[in-house]
Amino acid sequence: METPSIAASTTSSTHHIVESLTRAIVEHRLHPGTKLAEQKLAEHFGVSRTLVRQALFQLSQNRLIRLEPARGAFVAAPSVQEAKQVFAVRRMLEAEMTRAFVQAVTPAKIKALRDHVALEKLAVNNQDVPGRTELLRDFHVRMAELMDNQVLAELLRELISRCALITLMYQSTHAAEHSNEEHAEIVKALAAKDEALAVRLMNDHLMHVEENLTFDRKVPSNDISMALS
Amino acid sequence: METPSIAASTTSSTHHIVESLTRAIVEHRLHPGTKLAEQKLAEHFGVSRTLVRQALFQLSQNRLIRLEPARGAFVAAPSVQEAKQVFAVRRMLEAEMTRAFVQAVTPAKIKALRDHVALEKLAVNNQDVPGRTELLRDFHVRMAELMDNQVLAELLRELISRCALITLMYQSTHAAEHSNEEHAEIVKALAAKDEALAVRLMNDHLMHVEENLTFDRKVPSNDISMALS
DNA sequence: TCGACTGAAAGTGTATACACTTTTTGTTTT
DNA sequence: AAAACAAAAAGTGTATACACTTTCAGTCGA
Repeated sequence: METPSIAASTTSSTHHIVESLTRAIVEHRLHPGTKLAEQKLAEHFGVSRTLVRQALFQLSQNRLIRLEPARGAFVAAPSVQEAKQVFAVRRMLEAEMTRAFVQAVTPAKIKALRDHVALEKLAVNNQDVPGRTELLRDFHVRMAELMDNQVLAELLRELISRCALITLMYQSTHAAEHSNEEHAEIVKALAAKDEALAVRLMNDHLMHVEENLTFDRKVPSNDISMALS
Repeated sequence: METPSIAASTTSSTHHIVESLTRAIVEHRLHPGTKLAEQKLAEHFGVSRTLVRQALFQLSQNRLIRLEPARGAFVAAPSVQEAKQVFAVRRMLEAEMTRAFVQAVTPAKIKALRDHVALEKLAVNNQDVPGRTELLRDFHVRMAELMDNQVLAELLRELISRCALITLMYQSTHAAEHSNEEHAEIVKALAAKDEALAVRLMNDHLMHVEENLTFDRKVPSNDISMALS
């Protein structure tokens, strides 16, 4: 859930606001379209509008909110089209990433992935919804990190978060189990250095996740304080 | 040179500052490491520090500057390692993009690319350095746009700008000509629907651009007003 | 002479003030 | 009763004020 480690230096107050709002949005305590008034947020967090504005601007860069000139900030509602585009990009990126991974595979890397998949399984079995969401995402980020490409890792994290709003959090327990199993199979193919298979599995996996998209729109609640608890 | 059209809503004053600083940085009128003091910038642009701070934050998200807590903003000096990672990502992304392009190629798309390459050639021949830089970058962005994937287009634009600092602007006339020729060859392969060739050419092209990186560090000038003219 | 201190200057971080825009509400008019 | 208008309330956009941190120059002491 946290912002990328390389995030531009922001004071910790601002960072806290960003985190808090991010969680609330991704966990659907704040619904798409909800207005985020600066003064109300400022009072809730006990800071001035200045810091709230910084946080809102940052969130708008992450596409979690929309900023409309002179009208304010609203929780974003990514379009179906955008989500499909994001998945198209992910398939491109991760297919090649998988190829490159096979080329440079080592036992240590495989172990790292296996360990990660085991953690996923634990979270899935325990019905730990936020935990599994994060872990399922991080499988992909982890692969990038293992290839020593921080830029790629960050990019993936950004892309995945970008449609978290309409994908991961709506994910059913069944779908989560399925993802976990597919991750395990991908690791198996990587370990076997079977490039073609690994790429195909990764591609299928992303297709499955995309198919599971649910494009429901819930009725917005506009009690910010309640949502932020 | 302009920021992505989908950029989060920012007032036009802020936008102007971002543009102006971006140009100055990418065109090397402001060198890596140069301090960007808020008050000085505010006076230069005739606005308050508030707007300057917004602009600086935005530039930091674009990786054109570094924000150090309580110390201020400095023109970024991307590391060689980072540049290499960016190129690795571009190769992944653009290899797959090229494949997908061949799958969905149409005469209209080919014509659009051909026209673009012709514009490039014109700019290169005319020694129009800023123009050719922009056009050479936009060839890649254009391909993404032609596939109706705005997310991909934006991402590419971001990636390319991200290392513009150490690549395109240092590009020699010779290198620019070379890039232009390679673009033309890629289009030829796309038109012939020769997937393997197109992908190979795109890959080689990106390798060549990367090889041309010059990692010089110039001595910083810290006269901001002069640099912004 | 060089290093450690000290105070001033410059600079960043946050809060607040105020102008201008949008939204809401209440009233008037048809 | 519904539409149109007007004034007030709420909200955003920008400037300014002030506290705190960093930087730098100058001084003192070894």
